[in-house]
Amino acid sequence: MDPSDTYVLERQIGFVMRRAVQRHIAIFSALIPELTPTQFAALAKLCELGQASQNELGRLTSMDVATIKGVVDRLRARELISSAPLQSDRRRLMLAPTRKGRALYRKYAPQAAEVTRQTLAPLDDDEQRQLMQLLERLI
Amino acid sequence: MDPSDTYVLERQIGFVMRRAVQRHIAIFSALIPELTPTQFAALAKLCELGQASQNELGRLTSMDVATIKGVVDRLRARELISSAPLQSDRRRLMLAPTRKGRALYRKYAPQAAEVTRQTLAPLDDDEQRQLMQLLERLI
DNA sequence: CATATTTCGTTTGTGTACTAATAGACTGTG
DNA sequence: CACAGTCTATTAGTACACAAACGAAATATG
Repeated sequence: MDPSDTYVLERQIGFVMRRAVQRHIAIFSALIPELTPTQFAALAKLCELGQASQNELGRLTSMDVATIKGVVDRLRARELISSAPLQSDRRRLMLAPTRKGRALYRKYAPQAAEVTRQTLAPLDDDEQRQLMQLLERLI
Repeated sequence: MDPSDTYVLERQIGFVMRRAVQRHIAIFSALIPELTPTQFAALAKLCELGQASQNELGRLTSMDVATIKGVVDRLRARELISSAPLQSDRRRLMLAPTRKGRALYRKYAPQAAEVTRQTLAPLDDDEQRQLMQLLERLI
């Protein structure tokens, strides 16, 4: 049997999601050129929490330990977050946003919401809600 | 105003899609450990076409020129595809699947369709169609 | 108390993914 | 024909993303 009877690339959920993510990232970097989506996610979550350990921040933003380390390194290099080992548990690296980091978060939070609006713009309100709910059930 | 009134990470389409893609990739690599989703997409499209230039293959699989080069290099290193400059247009690098590449495609095409099924398993048939159609309209 | 297990962070290696710059080859128009 | 613009592929650089393995520190259990 011809394999393309069972498999058509364009009909695979992975392919469609990859393309949708590509478009989303393009919109994001047009509206928020200073940060990547991942960096913004980490900064935003840290601002929301006030402080967190690196591991904790990784879990809450769905980033691998190796990934969150790289993201944290880059945010720290730009002085958007600070880090210090915790006295009560010397394994943990406690992170907190700097004044500069909080300012950047406040500056871009509305833009980040706008990224979602523009990404979902081809859909009406009902369809947007449907899409979000269906995607959440995939996780 | 508190930025978290306008922005909640978990409600952003980018965050939700990133997590859905993570789950999808986990399912893919469990069912098809020999190839990445990107590599399989390139190999599948090339098998479907019979042959194509590197650029063409990149466009049809939605991969950047730099990305498709890396993917092609790795597939060629494993002798799943072959490449040769085209006489009639020496800029172009014509690609074709090898016998080994076609065999691997035939072997995994049903598995690749199964990846989509498992990824979409939390949804019923109607919801699966809805999700695919909504995502396609985002592109 | 001692040791087995778990947790946290780091490092290494591989694989997307994009930008920007470059060089070579082709094409269209003056 | 000349040459400006376009197309193709490559390279270098940055940034996720995950697996695997490691050491140090904390915790649990006997």
